[in-house]
Amino acid sequence: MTDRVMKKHVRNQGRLHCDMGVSINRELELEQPLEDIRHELVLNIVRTATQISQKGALLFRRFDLTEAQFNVLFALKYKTSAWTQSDLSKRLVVTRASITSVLDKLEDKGLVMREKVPGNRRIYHVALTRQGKNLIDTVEPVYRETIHKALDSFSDRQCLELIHRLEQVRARADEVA
Amino acid sequence: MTDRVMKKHVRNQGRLHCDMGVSINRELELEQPLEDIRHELVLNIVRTATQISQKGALLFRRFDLTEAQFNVLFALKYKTSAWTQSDLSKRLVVTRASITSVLDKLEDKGLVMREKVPGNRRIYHVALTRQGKNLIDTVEPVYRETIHKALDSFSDRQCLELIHRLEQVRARADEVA
DNA sequence: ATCAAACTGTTAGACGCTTTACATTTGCCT
DNA sequence: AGGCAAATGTAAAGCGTCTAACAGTTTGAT
Repeated sequence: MTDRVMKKHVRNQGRLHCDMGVSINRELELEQPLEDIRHELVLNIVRTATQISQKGALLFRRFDLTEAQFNVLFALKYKTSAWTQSDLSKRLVVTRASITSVLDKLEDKGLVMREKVPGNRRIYHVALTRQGKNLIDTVEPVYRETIHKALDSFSDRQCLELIHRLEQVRARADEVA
Repeated sequence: MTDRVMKKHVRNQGRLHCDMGVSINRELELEQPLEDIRHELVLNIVRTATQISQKGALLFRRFDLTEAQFNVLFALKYKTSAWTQSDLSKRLVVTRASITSVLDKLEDKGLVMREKVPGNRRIYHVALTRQGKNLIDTVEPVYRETIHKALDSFSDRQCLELIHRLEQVRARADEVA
């Protein structure tokens, strides 16, 4: 740690001015090193996903949910068979440990339940509670409507093409490993 | 907290078996609620970005870097003017608080330095150290080569089209707010 | 010249994610 | 039947991100 960090703020408890957080006030030169269009594509994909996630987070917060919590509720709503935590982790492409922590929070809120499974003492079946079902039924239409508004300039065909391209990207990226 | 959580593991210190982490052993039904192609597109974008990030993290870890740390070094390498932490936060589209924590770690590793600015006691100019410059110069070619290998089935024109589409998505998503 | 608003960087707390390591349970294979 | 590997869920530590709140500095309007 440098001494810079040691500087402490102890006075000025009153807060009379406004802190608007990050804002754009000055243009940065977005100079590119060389015309590396593939690097640019990668940046664009990540940037778009980030923006989508942040917009989603704002929406979900209106219902006191995080994005991860919404994803779990949404997945549970449309499952047709009994799912374990491990199943959930594969479906959402996160580790089992992540599922444990998200489920802990959802269980505390009374939105999901872990049910012991008679034949197997290792696993739990995860399911929505009545309250969880009600909540996701409330959030889902808002979520879908927002997505449609955001993407209404895209035709179904354009969406499909874009999806196809992204699948190609994933497939190739997988091979490189 | 439920009693489930209270269960403690205290014995069996020996670890003779292998824990390979999450693996795919059983197919999950990926049933979709209705044919919501736009929702599918959103999932695809986020999923692709996640995969890219995880692949990148693997690569960067070979150089003892996280993705966020790489992003900072990479941005600093190609800046043409002096950048403050705030500039960096805008460039990387994260909050100033995030930049503070990443820079703390990079500074501890001796890869970047914060320089006081004579005319303005509020800001620091952030720059690569000699060591930081050397490191990013080592990592960058590997990074670029990986991206090119992963995307070599895309023509420049296809990349451009895809970028354009993604920019459209971001623009529209911004409007919805 | 003053003063309020804006800007910059930091801190604290929360969250999600990962990795690593573990206890327990199950299942397969000889 | 026994034993070893795999599978499941949990815990802890580390990282990056966010929001909120703050101290200090600068700026701009009056």
